Amino acid sequence: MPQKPSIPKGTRDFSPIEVAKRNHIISTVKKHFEIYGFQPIETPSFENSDTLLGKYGEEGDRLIFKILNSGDFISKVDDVTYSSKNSASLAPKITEKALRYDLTVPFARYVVMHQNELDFPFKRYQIQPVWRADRPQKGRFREFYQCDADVVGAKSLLQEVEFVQLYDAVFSELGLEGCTIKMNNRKILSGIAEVIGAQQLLLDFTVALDKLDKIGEEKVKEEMRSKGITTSAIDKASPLFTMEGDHQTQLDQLKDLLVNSNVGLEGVGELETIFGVVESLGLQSAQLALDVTLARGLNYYTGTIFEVAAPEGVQMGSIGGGGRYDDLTGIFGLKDVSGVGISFGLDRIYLVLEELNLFPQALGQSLDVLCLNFGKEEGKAALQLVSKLRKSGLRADLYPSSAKVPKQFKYADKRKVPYVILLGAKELQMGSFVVKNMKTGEQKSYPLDKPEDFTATL
RNA sequence: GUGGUUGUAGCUCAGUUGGUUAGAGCGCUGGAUUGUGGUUCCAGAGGUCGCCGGUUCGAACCCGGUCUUCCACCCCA
Repeated sequence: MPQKPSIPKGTRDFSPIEVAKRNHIISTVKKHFEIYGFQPIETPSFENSDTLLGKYGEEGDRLIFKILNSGDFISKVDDVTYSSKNSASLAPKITEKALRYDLTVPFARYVVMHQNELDFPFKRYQIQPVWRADRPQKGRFREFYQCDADVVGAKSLLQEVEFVQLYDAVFSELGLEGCTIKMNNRKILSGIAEVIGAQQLLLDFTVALDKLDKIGEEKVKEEMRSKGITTSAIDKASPLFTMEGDHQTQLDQLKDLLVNSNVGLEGVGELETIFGVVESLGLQSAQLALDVTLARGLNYYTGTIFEVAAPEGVQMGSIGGGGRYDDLTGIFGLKDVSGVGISFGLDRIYLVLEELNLFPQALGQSLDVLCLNFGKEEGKAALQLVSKLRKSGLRADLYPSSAKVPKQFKYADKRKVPYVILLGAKELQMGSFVVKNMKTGEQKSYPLDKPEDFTATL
């Protein structure tokens, strides 16, 4: 009985047009990564489990795909562990490898392993798939691509400025205008937690705060209370809930709020610097905004936090994010290496461009010329002509068999070929070929030995 | 991981309180058209009704399980 074919949950096949569209995004991102001086690296799709586990928090560990050991792995497990039927204690004994969950942690591992060969500051980019055992939703897959650019070994805030410009450059070129690059600083969040006396609950505090625009002030306060944050602490933090105005107005408010927190004021100062420089340089199409409720990826970010929101009116989570982490390589034994990086969410950008109809029309066009096939002799001459066209750089093809002409034309139509060449007995005898413009229907004849007369018209 | 939702032709979807042979549009193949595509006309092919089991004289329809889709949480690109 034939097996019904299927692919795993949360994975996708990409057809030619989809690959063309994805490549359009990837090549744009890549181009700007390189213009900004980043170098590409690649790392294995799977890492040793202990490289990944514990780096993304409890929730993250659950979402890491683990790879079963090879060989007779189960007989090597001791009886006590085996009979306990406890996944948490059994898993480490039967899975030593895991699929990478993001590109940042493997990059940190890479930097530590190759520290002696790298020239710091090291700017790398990496475009590879990552895997998460998540439950799929719109724009959320179990296999998806991340496009990351990070700098390690440079503390200057000018790096942050460059990343803002990089985001702006990429989204502008993709035609995705009106993106909002939201920025915050982890030090501000720490400072607030300090000022309101909730340092111990920083994580709970920020996770709740992050939901403000989604669930509203009351629900956020409710969640904070349920996590054990006192009502008076929440009251002290209340200016955050209603913070409005341009970034300078907000920064001034934050200065008042954080007057007794050195770390908090440091964060405010950093943002002030970054906003100032970005403003003096200007942006093409994106907007830069301060968002004190932004708290993503708290597990390793220590300074700036970035997140990019799609233009207003598009129903989509963030299409990019990033931030600064002062001690990412520390877990692998390399201290005092500051890093900052950003990520583009390829799959989500794709969905947004699709929704806004921003993919260039030409992407669906995979051939420039199709030469029809009129028979054995004509076919040979046609292939000769096609070879010449290919050498001149055109995407040219010969219909492989001398099928009926309407059928060949239909094929050309479906492939969206702009020019069809007719080279039949008549033309062969006259030493010429006919080019039909499929859009206008116009036909023109050229000498067979001078195909450049045709290519010159393109 | 929790709660819900979806699945019928290649695609988008109809399908009556459970009743004989499951339909449409688009697409596909052939023909009108043996050197001209897109428009039109004619004909045709294509279905284990996601899968497994149960209830029933009888299931696309009811029930259970499972897989898948999408959604809300959790979290996140």
